[in-house]
Amino acid sequence: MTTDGDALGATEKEIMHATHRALVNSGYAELSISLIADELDKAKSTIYHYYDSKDDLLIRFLRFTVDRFEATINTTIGDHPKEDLHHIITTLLPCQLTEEKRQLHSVLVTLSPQALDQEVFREQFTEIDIRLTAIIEKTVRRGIEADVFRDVDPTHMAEHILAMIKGTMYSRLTTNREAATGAAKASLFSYIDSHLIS
Amino acid sequence: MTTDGDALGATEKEIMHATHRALVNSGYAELSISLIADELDKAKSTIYHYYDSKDDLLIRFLRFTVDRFEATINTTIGDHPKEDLHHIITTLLPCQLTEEKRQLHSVLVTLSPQALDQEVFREQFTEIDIRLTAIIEKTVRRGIEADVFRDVDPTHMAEHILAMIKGTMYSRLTTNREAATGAAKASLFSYIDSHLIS
DNA sequence: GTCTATAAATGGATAGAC
DNA sequence: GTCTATCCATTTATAGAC
Repeated sequence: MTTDGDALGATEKEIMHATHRALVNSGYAELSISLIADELDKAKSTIYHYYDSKDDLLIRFLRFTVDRFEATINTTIGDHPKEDLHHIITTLLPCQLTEEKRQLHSVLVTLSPQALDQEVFREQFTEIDIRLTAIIEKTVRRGIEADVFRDVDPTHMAEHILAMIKGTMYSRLTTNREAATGAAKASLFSYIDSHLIS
Repeated sequence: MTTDGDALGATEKEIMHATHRALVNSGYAELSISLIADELDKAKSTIYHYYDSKDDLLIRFLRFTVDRFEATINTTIGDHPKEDLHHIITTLLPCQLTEEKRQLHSVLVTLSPQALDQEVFREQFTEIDIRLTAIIEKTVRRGIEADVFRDVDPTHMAEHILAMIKGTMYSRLTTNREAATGAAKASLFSYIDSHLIS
């Protein structure tokens, strides 16, 4: 699940959590090794004992965060396609965003601009989308086989649902249009329902 | 259109363009006054003659960028609702993204994390969404009045279309899933078509 | 309005003791 | 594995000449 054999040691885990806090509290531009060390309550040089450089740390931190994000969605996969889709959507777009989820999603938004030109980051954001579409597509496909959904293109439908979820998550975090999230969700649910067999 | 009476002088405009280049070339974390001054080919202190601080400059730069972004979409508003929606979508999600548009969209992605906790930024991103939904909603409403679209909820449909566009724009810039953009667009077009009167 | 020079702080990163 | 101390580059911002 975690891509390779990087089971984190206790201190490494603490550094990751300290980085998370520093990033949430101060943003990407302000993020410094000193700031992380403050959150960690250890000396700066300790961090360099575990990571070659700030860049190295950040790449590993994205890995850490992506894994945590993916862990929040791996729960699904039942055999009621309609309910399964609803479950995926409400997991990513809950009515009340817990502080924990808000922070996790915020960190991804904060790191995402790095994916614009750094392939190491880009790959990990690509991975998230691949996993999410795979789950959605499988669910749709299962629904079609079970004669619950009409015979639509599962890939197109999955991309449609994912794009809407991402667009809504993003807007929710970066704008003041609270009502928009509700409207988008309602429309997404009715989109899914309209593909159910009458 | 530009919110208030801030007609930019020649040098201010040059500073904005230099900031754009510096941001595109080096990203938000690396962005410094020195870097902007290099792109500008003037001394650092010249920038402080026009802007109180780096923060001040960045807020004004977002204003500058949002205005440019909004200028790319204000062209629309015909009286063929279906074609108008297609036009909006292909403007924001062209098959071939020109380098100019890619940079403009990238700058918005780069600045968006600032909207997570800074209200000054958040307001401007909110404004973009309000403008876009207004245009889409008006088009849908016109289509319903002209008996081209079924009697759907224009607000919900507008939020749906906007969320998909944003999600797709975002993914396109931050992942390597080229095919996904095409699939999402195709699905969005067929979503619109399905709301046309048979 | 643009420049040079500089202040004061902080950045990433390393050396070496313990 | 963690610390203190330190190097050097770079940062934001200002002062003052032209």
